[in-house]
Amino acid sequence: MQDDRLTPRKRPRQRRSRQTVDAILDAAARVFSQRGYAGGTTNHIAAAAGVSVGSLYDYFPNKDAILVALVERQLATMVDRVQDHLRSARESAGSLEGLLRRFVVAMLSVHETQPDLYHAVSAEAPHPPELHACVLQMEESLAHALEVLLLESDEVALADSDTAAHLVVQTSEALTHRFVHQGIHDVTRERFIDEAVRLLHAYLTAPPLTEASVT
Amino acid sequence: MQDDRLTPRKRPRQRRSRQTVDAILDAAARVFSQRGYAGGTTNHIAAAAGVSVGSLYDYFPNKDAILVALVERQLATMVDRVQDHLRSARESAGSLEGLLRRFVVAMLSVHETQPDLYHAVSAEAPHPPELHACVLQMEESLAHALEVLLLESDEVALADSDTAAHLVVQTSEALTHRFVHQGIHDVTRERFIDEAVRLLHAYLTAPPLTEASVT
Amino acid sequence: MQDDRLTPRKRPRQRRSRQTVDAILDAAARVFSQRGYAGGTTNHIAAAAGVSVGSLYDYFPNKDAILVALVERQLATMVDRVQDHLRSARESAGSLEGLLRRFVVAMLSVHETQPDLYHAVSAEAPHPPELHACVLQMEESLAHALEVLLLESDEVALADSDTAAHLVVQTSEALTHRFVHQGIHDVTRERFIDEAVRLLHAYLTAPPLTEASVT
Amino acid sequence: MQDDRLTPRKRPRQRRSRQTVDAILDAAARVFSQRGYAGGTTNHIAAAAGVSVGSLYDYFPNKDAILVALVERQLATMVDRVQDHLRSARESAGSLEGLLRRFVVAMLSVHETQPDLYHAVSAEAPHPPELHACVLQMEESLAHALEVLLLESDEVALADSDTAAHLVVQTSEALTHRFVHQGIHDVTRERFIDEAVRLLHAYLTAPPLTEASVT
DNA sequence: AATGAATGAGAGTTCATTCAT
DNA sequence: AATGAATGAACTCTCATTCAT
Repeated sequence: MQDDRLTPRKRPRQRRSRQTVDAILDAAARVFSQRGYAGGTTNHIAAAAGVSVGSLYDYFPNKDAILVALVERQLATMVDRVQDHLRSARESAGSLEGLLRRFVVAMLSVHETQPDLYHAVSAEAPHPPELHACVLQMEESLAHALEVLLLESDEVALADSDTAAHLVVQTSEALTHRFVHQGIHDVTRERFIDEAVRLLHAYLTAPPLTEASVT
Repeated sequence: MQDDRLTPRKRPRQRRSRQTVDAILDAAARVFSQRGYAGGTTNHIAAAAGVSVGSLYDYFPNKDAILVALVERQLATMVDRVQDHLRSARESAGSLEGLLRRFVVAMLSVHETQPDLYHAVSAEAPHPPELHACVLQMEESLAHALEVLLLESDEVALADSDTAAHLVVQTSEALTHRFVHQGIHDVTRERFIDEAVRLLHAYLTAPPLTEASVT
Repeated sequence: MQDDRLTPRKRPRQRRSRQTVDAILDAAARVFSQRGYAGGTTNHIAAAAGVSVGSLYDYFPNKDAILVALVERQLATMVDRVQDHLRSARESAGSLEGLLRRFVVAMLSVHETQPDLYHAVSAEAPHPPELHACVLQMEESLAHALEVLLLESDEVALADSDTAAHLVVQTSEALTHRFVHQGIHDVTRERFIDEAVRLLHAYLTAPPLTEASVT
Repeated sequence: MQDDRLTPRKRPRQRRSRQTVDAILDAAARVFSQRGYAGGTTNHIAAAAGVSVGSLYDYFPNKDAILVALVERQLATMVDRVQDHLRSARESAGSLEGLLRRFVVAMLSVHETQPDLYHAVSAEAPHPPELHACVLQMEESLAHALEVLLLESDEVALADSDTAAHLVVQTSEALTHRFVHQGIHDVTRERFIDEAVRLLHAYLTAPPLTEASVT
């Protein structure tokens, strides 16, 4: 029971079920975007998905589970898209700056895809551990993909490429999210990209600190 | 009436009232920390504050208004504390690195003060425009205070110190928040500070980009 | 949305739903009769109807809407019953006095059916425009039905049968309502009917006024 | 306790108190007119009267008691004014029709004085027995005053002048109230007066019924 | 005599969830 | 497998009333 609280109920192996689950998640994305998480009721979602509430509860044990599944799907897509960008960047064997630019643009476009949904989720929804796990995993994936590329670049000389990759992911994630949802100062999109790239590039090519760490 | 939806009701001018308002906000901070925003009911808050629900509603027109007031107070405190740190940094006339270190540490300690409250607010609560405005103002204040110091430093040579200051605030805010609430990879606190400082320092001392911006 | 504030939610087309709606209205009639409008809570009504509050709110958007629907139903019934009386009076082709007597008796018995409900509604309940509209329509219906009969009677010679019919409806409505709920002086039911009939009969057969109208 | 529920607390014999009570009743009249009975809170009334809630409760045991006192005062005024009209009618020794016209006009103007207050009270307020008693007494007074005049008129020949006077009061009360608040059909004020007078005059001069009373 | 901050029971209403069909 | 009517716990908020000052 405790375990089932946030994982889908039926393993939708049959095609029909898969479609239903997808329809529900699509509907949930629409509904949460428009009404927010709290305002989007399970009845709204079911109606938008063209199924009955009962069916919805056949596939998901509760409202939060829908959110988790939705975020999982969303993040997986996000990772895929960003990794695609990175892969093509690798093939074109460009400079570090070019790589970072592609990365930032990819993150930006991902956030621009469904800004309201991102907002509803990040601003309003409950954040059960499952959600955090998803996010962590997403970041892990991105960080790993990025690290591989960084290690190949001869511009980068880092003691701890692992941590650096994570910080890059964190920072670009936070900055792009913020830029899409509220803007930053009076910065334009182009300017924002330039600054973000400059920031990441500087970090990755900077020498170690000179002063001792004192907390 | 529409306007009053999120602003306090009685202007608490007398000492007694001030205390009551503070008691309510303190209680709200505790309750939201422990139960989250949705789970923290107005009756919980009133009880925790040692007043009746009725009194609570004498001072705040609704639950959201409590949140807004709470965040306002919290952010104002935050700005004060960070600015204190910056001021002392300025007086000790240290290096840019030292300045940034103080800044990061200040941000970190601020987030560490009431981590659950921050989480409850950022993760669960509704984000009415008033709240965004508070956050923007907080960032504006910090960015401005920071910019002044940056302009005094001869290590920094920036075309647009304004935007740079904002990015620094954004980034440190996002990274420290994240670090406090979920950690980053397996990075220790000391290590995190070093990396954050290095990132900010590199950004502020880096040369302009070499490649043209192409979106 | 604004419009729906007082109209039923689900159109109860299926038999099951119809029954539920009727059960709720019956319960509301009972509850309002016993406890008054303010004292009759939606939970009372739901319990008395044998449904949950939730179901009640499936069919009615709020408490007032229940009242409006209840009054609508009640008045429709009232009109039907009085018109039935009038129809049979017409068929028996009696005198004007006989007609009026039937009319008064019909009005009286209608008010006697659920006196407390009438009291609760007229004394305590909010009177939204919808309610007034119902009452006006009821009176219009009765006035029209009555006018037809009056025009057939050769005892009546009125310049303005329309206005006369309305006054007759108003007067009989007011007098019977009052008689049922508080009595008039120490008049018996029989006596009351006689006097009311005499009053209406005199009015309908009286000559025009002799004096000029001076306000 | 039971007894005190609706009667004023302090017997306000001193001038100061009298003034306060009057101020409260005046305020209550204004507040109920504008906000209705339910919407007019005791705090509103106290504020409008320029006293504190506490003082208000020094003079009245509860909200209903304010209403009762208000209605008492209003009805007493009403009776006075109508009786004044009747007295002057008597002195001018006019016809029955003239008398009735004065009576109807008096009733009309009384209702026109504070229509919203009348509406708030009759449509929204709880009607405790005390209120009914007030109304009954008012009607009794009017009926008695009227009866005296009717007995003096040689146009009237009634078996039971007492009952007739009551019916006249009832009818004119009901019709004028209704006319002021919702209008009747599309009848003008002048026309309404004429018809009401004609109705009352016809009733008072009509012969007894010809048919036996059969219920 | 007067104040007005404080009280708290209780109202209307919502919506995640169930289960008879 | 699917339905959707029904559930009811739990929420926010009001306002008549009290009582320490």
